[in-house]
Amino acid sequence: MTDFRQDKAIYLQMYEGACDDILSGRYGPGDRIPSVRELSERLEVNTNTVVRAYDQLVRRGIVHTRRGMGYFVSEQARELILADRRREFMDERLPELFRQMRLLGISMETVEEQWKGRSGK
Amino acid sequence: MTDFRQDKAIYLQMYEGACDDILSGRYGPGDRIPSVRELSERLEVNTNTVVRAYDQLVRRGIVHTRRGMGYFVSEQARELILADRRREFMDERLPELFRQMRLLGISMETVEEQWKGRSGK
Amino acid sequence: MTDFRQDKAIYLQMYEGACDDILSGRYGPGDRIPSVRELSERLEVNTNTVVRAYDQLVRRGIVHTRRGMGYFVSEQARELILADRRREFMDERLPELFRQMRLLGISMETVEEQWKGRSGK
Amino acid sequence: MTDFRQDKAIYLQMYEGACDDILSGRYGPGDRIPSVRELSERLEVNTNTVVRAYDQLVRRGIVHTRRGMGYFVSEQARELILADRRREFMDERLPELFRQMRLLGISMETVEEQWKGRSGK
DNA sequence: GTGGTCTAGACCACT
DNA sequence: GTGGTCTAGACCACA
Repeated sequence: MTDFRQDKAIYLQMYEGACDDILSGRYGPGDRIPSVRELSERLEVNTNTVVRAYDQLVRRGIVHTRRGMGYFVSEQARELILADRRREFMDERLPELFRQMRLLGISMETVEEQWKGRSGK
Repeated sequence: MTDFRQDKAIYLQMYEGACDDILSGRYGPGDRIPSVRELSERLEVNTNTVVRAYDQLVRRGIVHTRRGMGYFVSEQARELILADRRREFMDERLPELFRQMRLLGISMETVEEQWKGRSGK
Repeated sequence: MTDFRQDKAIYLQMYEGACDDILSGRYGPGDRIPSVRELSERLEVNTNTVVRAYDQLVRRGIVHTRRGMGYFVSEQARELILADRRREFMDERLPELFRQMRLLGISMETVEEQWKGRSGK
Repeated sequence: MTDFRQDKAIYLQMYEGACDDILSGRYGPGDRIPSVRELSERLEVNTNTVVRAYDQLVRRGIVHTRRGMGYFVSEQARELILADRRREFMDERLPELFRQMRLLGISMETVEEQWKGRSGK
């Protein structure tokens, strides 16, 4: 097992990791992503777990499978992921963030400072 | 059950709700919080679930129990909760937020706009 | 409440405390021990708890009650307590102590050092 | 149920039993300890009781869980247990022992005799 | 198979 | 009344 948080299902973390890789450009449209067996060995997780993660990608149209050849990134992958994440970010992440900021008395200035401080990273 | 999300354990939601109540001042140091049975009836959850939620509070020193009398808010309750949440916010929430912003191409300005838009609420 | 451990019933701790006081000579045969009400106020515990503690003393013959006058230490109090404690010490405390010493790799010499170190206290 | 004392919660006795097993080397770092269901059947206690005992181990970092795979002994398990027990022994057990010895008029020599008498066992 | 959570209901000791 | 513990049995997600 390779650095998975325990508060979330591994297959979901793998699903999100794959999306991250696509957004970051590591995998482009048409690229083949690692086989189930390869990934399962590299990350030391059960093959069923990888299958389940890939299933999430397939059912959302982010990747598609070609029998006997593997899994390939779809043309619309980026758009699909971005649309989903943007909606989640604006509708769920931000409101929750603001709620926490108010409860904890953390100002927008503090957040901006952190942002600038980290941007150089 | 009374308005619990289903993506997170009830007892954890109750734990966080209790912390919110302490932060908001609804319960101050030395105050008695509702008995297990009372809360269990009010929220329509099993008593064991309440016990589990309260156990989280006890284990963190946020409340303590007096045999046969109930659960009472500790003196350092606010500090303990705030320290824990602030640490979590700065070390986990913010970095994750920034990571998402970069991946999604969302600027700090967009976040600020949302913040101002909501601040009047 | 005044410094009671939470892993043991208060009335039992009070019972043992009273025995300690008798062994140490604070209360001698025929002495009157504090009234239920007085002790309950001083230690900030429920009167029922004091009653229960005193009941333990009475049923073992360590104290006896004179109606309307209070609780008084029996003549054989010391002997009763000593016999009980000695048996407990030799049959239960020591074997358990030795078991822990073996498990933790603590030598008799270490114990003796502590004993000498503390004896001056 | 299999030989549990009744003056202490079963789950606590199981917790301490597990620690004993680790100290004695029966379970080493990385080893998988019995599954909840297995232990529950073997000891004839409810699964929830086992869960509770194991939760004590987890909360102290003595074991950790892998989703769907079981509970595994941590690398630092021995150190954690030893540190905890040694602290408890020196700070709580010994002082209490000495206090009893003084109250009961039991000398260090008597304790040593018992120790030697038992050492041959 | 595994752990994680929840319910229903019970009994006990303590206040 | 209160908290603490235990049982029996269930359902779920994960591997």
